[in-house]
Amino acid sequence: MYKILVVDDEANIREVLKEYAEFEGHQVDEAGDGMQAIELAKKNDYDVIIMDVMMPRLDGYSACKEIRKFKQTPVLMLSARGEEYDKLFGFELGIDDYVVKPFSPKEVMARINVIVKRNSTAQVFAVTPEIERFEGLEINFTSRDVIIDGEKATLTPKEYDLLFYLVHNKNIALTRNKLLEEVWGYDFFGDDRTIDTHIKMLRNNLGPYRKFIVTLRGLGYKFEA
Amino acid sequence: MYKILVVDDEANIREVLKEYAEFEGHQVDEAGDGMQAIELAKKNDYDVIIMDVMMPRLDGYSACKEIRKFKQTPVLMLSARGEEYDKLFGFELGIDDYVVKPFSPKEVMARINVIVKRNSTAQVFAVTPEIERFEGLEINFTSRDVIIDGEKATLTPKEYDLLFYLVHNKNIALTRNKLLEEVWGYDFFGDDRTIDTHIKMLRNNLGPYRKFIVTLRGLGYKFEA
DNA sequence: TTCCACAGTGAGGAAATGATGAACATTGCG
DNA sequence: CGCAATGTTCATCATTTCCTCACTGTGGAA
Repeated sequence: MYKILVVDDEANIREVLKEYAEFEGHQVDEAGDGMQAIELAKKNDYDVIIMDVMMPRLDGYSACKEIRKFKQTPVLMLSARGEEYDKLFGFELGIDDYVVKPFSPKEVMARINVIVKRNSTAQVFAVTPEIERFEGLEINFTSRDVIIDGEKATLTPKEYDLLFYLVHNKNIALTRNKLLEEVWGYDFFGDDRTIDTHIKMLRNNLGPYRKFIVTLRGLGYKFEA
Repeated sequence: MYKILVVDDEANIREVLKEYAEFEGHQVDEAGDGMQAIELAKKNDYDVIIMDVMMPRLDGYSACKEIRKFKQTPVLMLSARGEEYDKLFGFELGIDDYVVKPFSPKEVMARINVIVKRNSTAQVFAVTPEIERFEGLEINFTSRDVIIDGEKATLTPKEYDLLFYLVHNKNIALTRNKLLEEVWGYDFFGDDRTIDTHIKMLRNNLGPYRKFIVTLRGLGYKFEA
């Protein structure tokens, strides 16, 4: 039996997870936002915290960071696909795993078992490279900065997400569908052309390094370095 | 291509889903109630089952439970709004996701993709590029590059597709019909000569390695290495 | 050698595709 | 509420790519 803290602003989701967890014999507390989560994490010792990224008052990342200041409770993040893609790799926050919505509670429970077991023994994390450089183009996944010839570029969130996804998959041909699914999310039912527009803006913002973004006619795009 | 079982007592709904799924290249079986669904699920291996909750003879929940006794096929539930809301969360039944009526087929398909992928393989992070080499001809299926004696070749989409298909089936005799069907698509009703033209252009682009594309008189072509 | 069915080739018009700018919608914030 | 920033859709345009077709080349059977 684990003691679990479920943090999400949607009562539905909390409810689903709670039911399933209790069905498996665990004990569950709930919190509706990051602040409450911190309160509870301070008072009680949980075996694991399941936390949504998007929440009012205080988001999941910040809450996680805060909690880490006083406890090492393992955290499983829930996130919508395409949601600040890069931060999901922010293991420096101490996130132990994450699940992309829509998830099956079954999957969440399976992962929790892995996390808790792992936590009781030694922690081994796979290190993801935090900075990538291509000539005068520097991309910092951790700080979410893009630096062009020494100058920090200002990209919109979608532009960041798109660029980060392209770079994470550099030298891989990516179809429009793949991009939509991974960057926009499985639940985006919009126009293909949206990608083109964002590619356009991204290219404009990359100045001389627009050359890295290659159009694959009849297919999609590729970051070629 | 997925093998899908659609279970609903309304023929309309089955039809809509079937059409859409087949349009996307999947193969669909139908069942009108829970009993039939169990029969079919026993006989065949589906990648996913789409099942309505409310059905005569045997409802969706019960059918799902029954199927789970012998197979782990992922299940997507369809339910009317407000229909035994709580039971939808009976994930102990092994329901992987659900969609509330009225739904868009597009959405259902999107979710199916998520479910099947989630269920099949664990996520791969580092992709090892898939490369084939024949003397000075290098074909990278991942980056979609063709390199001839160290120089990158520029092929049109159809040329890539054709080459990739030939190489994937190297040393296999391919009839014109087979090529049309696989590279152009089953719904292409054009001239045979079209292939010849593309083979011609492909050969021109392959320089010295045009020799790998062998004409089989009276039959078709072959990539011989 | 002749024949002819089948393959190779070049060119022009049709169709598909991506880039782009602007309109429109949505979101977040003071 | 209204504004500014961001994201999405849409129409247009230039370009690439595709397909058809008429013609030429060719291998092998009789």
